[in-house]
Amino acid sequence: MRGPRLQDVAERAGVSMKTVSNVVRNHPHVSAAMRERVQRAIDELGYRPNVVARRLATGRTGFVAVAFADVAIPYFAELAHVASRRARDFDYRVLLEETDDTIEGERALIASSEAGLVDGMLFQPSKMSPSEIAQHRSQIPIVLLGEMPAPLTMDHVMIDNVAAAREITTHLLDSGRRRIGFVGHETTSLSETSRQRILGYQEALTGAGVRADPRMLVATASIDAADTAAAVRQALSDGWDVDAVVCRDDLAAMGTLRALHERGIRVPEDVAVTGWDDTRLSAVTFPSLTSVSPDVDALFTRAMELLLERIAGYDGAGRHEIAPHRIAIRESAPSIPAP
Amino acid sequence: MRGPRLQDVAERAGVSMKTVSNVVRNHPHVSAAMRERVQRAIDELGYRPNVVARRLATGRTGFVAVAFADVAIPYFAELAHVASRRARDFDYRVLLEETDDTIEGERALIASSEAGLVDGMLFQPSKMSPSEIAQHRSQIPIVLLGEMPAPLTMDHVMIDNVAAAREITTHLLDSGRRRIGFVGHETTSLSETSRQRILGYQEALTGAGVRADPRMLVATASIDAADTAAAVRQALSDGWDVDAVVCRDDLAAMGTLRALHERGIRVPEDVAVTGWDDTRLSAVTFPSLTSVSPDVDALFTRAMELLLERIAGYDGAGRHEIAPHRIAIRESAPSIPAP
DNA sequence: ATGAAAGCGCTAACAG
DNA sequence: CTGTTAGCGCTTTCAT
Repeated sequence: MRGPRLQDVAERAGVSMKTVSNVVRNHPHVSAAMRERVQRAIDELGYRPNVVARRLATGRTGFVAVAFADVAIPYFAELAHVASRRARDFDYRVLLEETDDTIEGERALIASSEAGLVDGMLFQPSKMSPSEIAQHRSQIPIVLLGEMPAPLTMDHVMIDNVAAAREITTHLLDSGRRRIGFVGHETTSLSETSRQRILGYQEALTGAGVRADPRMLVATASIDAADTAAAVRQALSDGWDVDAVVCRDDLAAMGTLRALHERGIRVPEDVAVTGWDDTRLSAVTFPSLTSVSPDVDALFTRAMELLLERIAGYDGAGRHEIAPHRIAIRESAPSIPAP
Repeated sequence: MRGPRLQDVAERAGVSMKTVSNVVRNHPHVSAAMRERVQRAIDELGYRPNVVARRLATGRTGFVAVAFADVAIPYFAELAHVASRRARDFDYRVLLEETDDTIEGERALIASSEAGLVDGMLFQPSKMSPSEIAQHRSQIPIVLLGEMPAPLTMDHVMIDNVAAAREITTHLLDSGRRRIGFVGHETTSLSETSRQRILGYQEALTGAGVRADPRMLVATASIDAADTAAAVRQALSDGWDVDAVVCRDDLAAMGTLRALHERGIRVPEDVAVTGWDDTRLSAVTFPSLTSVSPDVDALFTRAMELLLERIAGYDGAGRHEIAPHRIAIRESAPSIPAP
């Protein structure tokens, strides 16, 4: 059952293990003849290098963990997809970790009782406080992703949420909307993500001379389209009167679209709606969603670069970087002024 | 930088490595006093067992690969989520692998030049033929998932697609629909998945005395809601006249909903629509989607059981098993007869 | 350019 | 119940 080992190949080719090892790893200083001879032995035996043994010998795992709440949330699924693909460019592979969006899950992740599984970790926390994260001095380097405030000591990559919220709200203002609502933040204990987005939303309104009214905000019981639909439904019954809605994320936008459809409110004619994350979904809703589009590729790539520097030994202060974003304009909030 | 080793703990506690190892792995035959003493040394040193070394020594990786086309496809994202969670019950962890839905990707996966990374693999192919899969006698046990015909020599778990398609089509017939279309299969080279679903669809129609008309089928350029919307739009322009549509998957259903909405065709009043996979999406579209709901949990669990038997040495013929499914009834195709 | 031997950190016989 | 020792398969000085 067990496959051939380096030793077996060496014997067959009549050389030492070292030479075979050199061939396997494409070491430059091997004569063509030797390489040819060894390669034949490898092929004949169907030899596969044992990664685990290699890891133990080198101390390098070739894996990075990418950790977040739940891969079934569209944004994270897309992040996971990008990460798996792009990591190859760095000669790394990705090990996905889910925290189930609980503080216990996040703590277990950070405290992980196993060593040597990954060389480093990209972690998007949603529950742990920055100070708690900073205290847990983990065995491996970590780069933080997302909107949670990050400890100064750690690297962190995110998009500028306040600016993005300002831009997408301004986009609505530019198209003539004035009664602009915000939907999708938490009913209890506002998340940092929601806080930043509401902040940018408010800045845009104020900047345009529109009064930001707390009654324009609709919180939801959970980050879930169904709950959002219920909350919006209720708000409409309560006389919530808007001509545009900035949603915290694409899922909230889907829920909002749903509630508006049910009432026969037309999007975008009566109410414009915007999403956030520009997930694949946003192109296929009816109408398709104007959405904040983070450059996930750039975000991941930069985070990976920072992580590799840490892995290589960099030990300076935390770098806090901003990844680019744009506003993807679609039907739910077009650029043309409202009729 | 390197953490403490088993040896370090042993010295500190004044015992042998073996004893420490026993404590770490909760070996039953250790006296409470000894355990206590060793545990203190572990805590003081902050010792973490090195998984890689353990793997090399035991030959067991504790990982299974779960491989499919693309984790950003909702069904696969949900499968990945279930797999990550449930694998823990088997003391296993999951390594996700994407094939990018290409035959090259699938071949690279099967031929993987590395050994020792995982103990086995759950693989949902979409391109490789069963005979090619069967020939590639991989180093590790593989259990196949999904609708592709599986080689007799290999284990395979799927839901009964023909039966499910029959049931959901019958559901439409029962609610009084007669002009039932099918949307979402490939324009060129029909996939096995589509083939089975169309087969069940046809069986149900024929069984109800309704003639299955090839013109009722609308193929799409790719498994993508936008392409589906375009195809349905075109079909409607060409006079496609239906009162219900069975879609190949939830994404196709979303695209179909979109095209129908654009035409002002009401769902379900004018046309009922069904999806497939019962992804989280199906609850949040407008209207929400009646959809074939595979029991992903049971599917994964059974596949995992079969895989573990193979890993443990079982070497018999392929087991071909069926996982349960049900029809999740929602607004897009309710049970009440059409008005 | 190639060979010999000493680890990498842990487990598993086998003793005691 | 605990200690000793020989691997697991590969990399890596250090010679040659």
